[in-house]
Amino acid sequence: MGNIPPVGRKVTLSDIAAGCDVSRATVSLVLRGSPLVNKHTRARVEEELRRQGYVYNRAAANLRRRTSSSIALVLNDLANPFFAEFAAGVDEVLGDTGFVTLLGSTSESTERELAVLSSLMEHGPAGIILSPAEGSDAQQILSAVGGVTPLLLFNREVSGDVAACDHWDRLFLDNQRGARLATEHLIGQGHKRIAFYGGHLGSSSCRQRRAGYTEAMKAAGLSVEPSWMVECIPNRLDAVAQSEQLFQGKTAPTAAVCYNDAVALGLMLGLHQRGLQPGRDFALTGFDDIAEAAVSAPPLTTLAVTPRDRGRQAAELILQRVKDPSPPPRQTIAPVQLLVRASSCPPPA
Amino acid sequence: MGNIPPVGRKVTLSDIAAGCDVSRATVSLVLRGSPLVNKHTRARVEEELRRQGYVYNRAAANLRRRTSSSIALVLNDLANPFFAEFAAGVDEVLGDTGFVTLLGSTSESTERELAVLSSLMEHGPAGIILSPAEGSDAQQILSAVGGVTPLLLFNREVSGDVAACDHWDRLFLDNQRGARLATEHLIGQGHKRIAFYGGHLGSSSCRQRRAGYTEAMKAAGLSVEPSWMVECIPNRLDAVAQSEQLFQGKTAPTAAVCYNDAVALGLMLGLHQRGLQPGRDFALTGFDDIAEAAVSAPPLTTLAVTPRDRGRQAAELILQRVKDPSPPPRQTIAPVQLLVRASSCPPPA
DNA sequence: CCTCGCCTTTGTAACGATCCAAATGTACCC
DNA sequence: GGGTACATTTGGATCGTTACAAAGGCGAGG
Repeated sequence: MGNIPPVGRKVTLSDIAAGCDVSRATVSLVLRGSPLVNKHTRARVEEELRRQGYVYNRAAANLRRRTSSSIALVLNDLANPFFAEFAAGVDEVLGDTGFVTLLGSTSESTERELAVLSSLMEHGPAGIILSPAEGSDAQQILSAVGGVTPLLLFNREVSGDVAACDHWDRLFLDNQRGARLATEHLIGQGHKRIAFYGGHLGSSSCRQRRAGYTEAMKAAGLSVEPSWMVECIPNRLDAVAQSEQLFQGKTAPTAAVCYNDAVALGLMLGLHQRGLQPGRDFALTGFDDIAEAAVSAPPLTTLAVTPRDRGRQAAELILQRVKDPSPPPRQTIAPVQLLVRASSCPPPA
Repeated sequence: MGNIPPVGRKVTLSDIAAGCDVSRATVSLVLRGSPLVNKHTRARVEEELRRQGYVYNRAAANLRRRTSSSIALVLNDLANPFFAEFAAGVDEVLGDTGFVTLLGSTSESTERELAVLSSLMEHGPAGIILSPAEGSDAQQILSAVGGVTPLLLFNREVSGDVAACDHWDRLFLDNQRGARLATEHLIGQGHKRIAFYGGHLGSSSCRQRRAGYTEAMKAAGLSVEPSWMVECIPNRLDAVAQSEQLFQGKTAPTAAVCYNDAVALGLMLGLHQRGLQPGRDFALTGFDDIAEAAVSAPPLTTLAVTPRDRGRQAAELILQRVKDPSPPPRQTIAPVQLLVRASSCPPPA
């Protein structure tokens, strides 16, 4: 059973063909499990494949067949647990389908996004899943990816000409409904002065969540003070820093719907610094249900978005589109679920 | 300026050549910025490239040149923020170098790891960065990746025949020193009965951290009760569940060095349930410095491992190896830094 | 006018797989 | 024995790019 040592040059189809005295075409048929080849021949070829340690060259096959076996996954912030979970979900499904994931991380820079997209395009992905950086422009993205490769927009809308990108599929969270549910829940707890805290107006998800909040407030006949709408960078640090602003107006809020969990956890710290105990003196809700939300003090009422499931869904959507590009583009809104925990207490008496 | 509409078929070198009446070879030279081509010709070709919206086909080029422009990144748990940060660091460097990241996530399953590795190998990566699943076998991994492609082992050792894989590069955290530092710090605070809590003996990082702990205890002449060495799945949930075990022995510990931050945060909850307040009645330390560690209640003393820097470093190491495979394999031990916070209080008086 | 060198350009054969039409058996029936 | 059907195998062209050797044009120098 002389094993061929793993030396420099790679083993190709021709080596196998030569090794067991058949044509390259036959070996190729064996590789693809064609029923055409004789049982006995197949066995001989398979033995030779093992013996020489053959590795299929998918790039060569893709070139010849004009196919692709990769999907590009471009994320604005891979380090964010939400997107990490999302990526894990995407990769899970793609892996099972024989596709490989081409990863690209843009660190929220539109410039880098374009660079990453063009670089990935050169590898000819069958499709692209893109969670755009803040401020991404539809026209520019289109010119980077070309009109041919299917693209699924995740999580955020892009700015600019709608016509430029109206053939892209979309997968968004139900931001508006989520924020409305959170707001309604706080109203149900008896709050009347409710703020919307954090996030960037530059991002579509923030605008949508604000819209849900406004909708609920309006429906309940509650008014909103300007000082209750505070923007901040959606991370814990800036959320602490900006929390003062909530209390600058004439009347202080008794509760806040926060842009996301990170912001909510930051606000908790800010409240502590003011001598307020979140979940007793002040109610708040988050968005995302990150791992930490369940175990913070107090545990955070928030909206579960199940990013891993979203990743799986995104992969399935793009695969469908790759399989059949003809149906009209589809926009999918994924539901979110309100998880009530101790942070959303009733107002102090 | 008639723009060619973005129709089905992809634009190739030949289309450009035909479009401006030069040979394919010339276009190829232009693409690669060769100084051979005449300035005037170059301009004409470049104009045509733009006009037709040409996209370089790197797969075809790689096939011809027998090169590769991708690096495989295979992680045992992408959803873990530690690895997500790591991946972001890897991708950052690779992106800057013109390489593309092929992602593979194994969900801590050795079976899936082998499947993912073989699938990625078919795309002919120039190198592989592997953070193995628990229980991975060197021999099996070797047979999946072949002896040719450079591999960098990250974070964990693999079991089995050392000779099988002694030509792999390695990048590990200084687990032993980290745990020793944490233990010494607790000893310095006055603790004598210190436990080592959590982790799986199946993983080499856990064994190394235990070794550091044991080393420090021995050096200080402190003895260790068997009931102070508790295993658990390294997540918050199981850490809560197993925390009872710490107090089953004759003498209860007053402090614990935890396998990692997740475990430490779980133990905090377990302590609360026993009526003990962590950071006052019981001291503990973590490992990793996840975002949450700085803001837990109390803030967690832990070891910073800067996963993003590790990712960058891993990318650089594998790129070096790809560039020149000849130097002998190298093992790199990345330093960790003790961050003292409120959780590591002195023992109660 | 021929030769030489220089600057550009180009035809052709690869890279490793697949497709396709055509060629080889070989079994069976009339 | 010839013809037909069926099962199996195969050469050669091809995917989009690059390497290489060789060719073309052109000015200078002898």
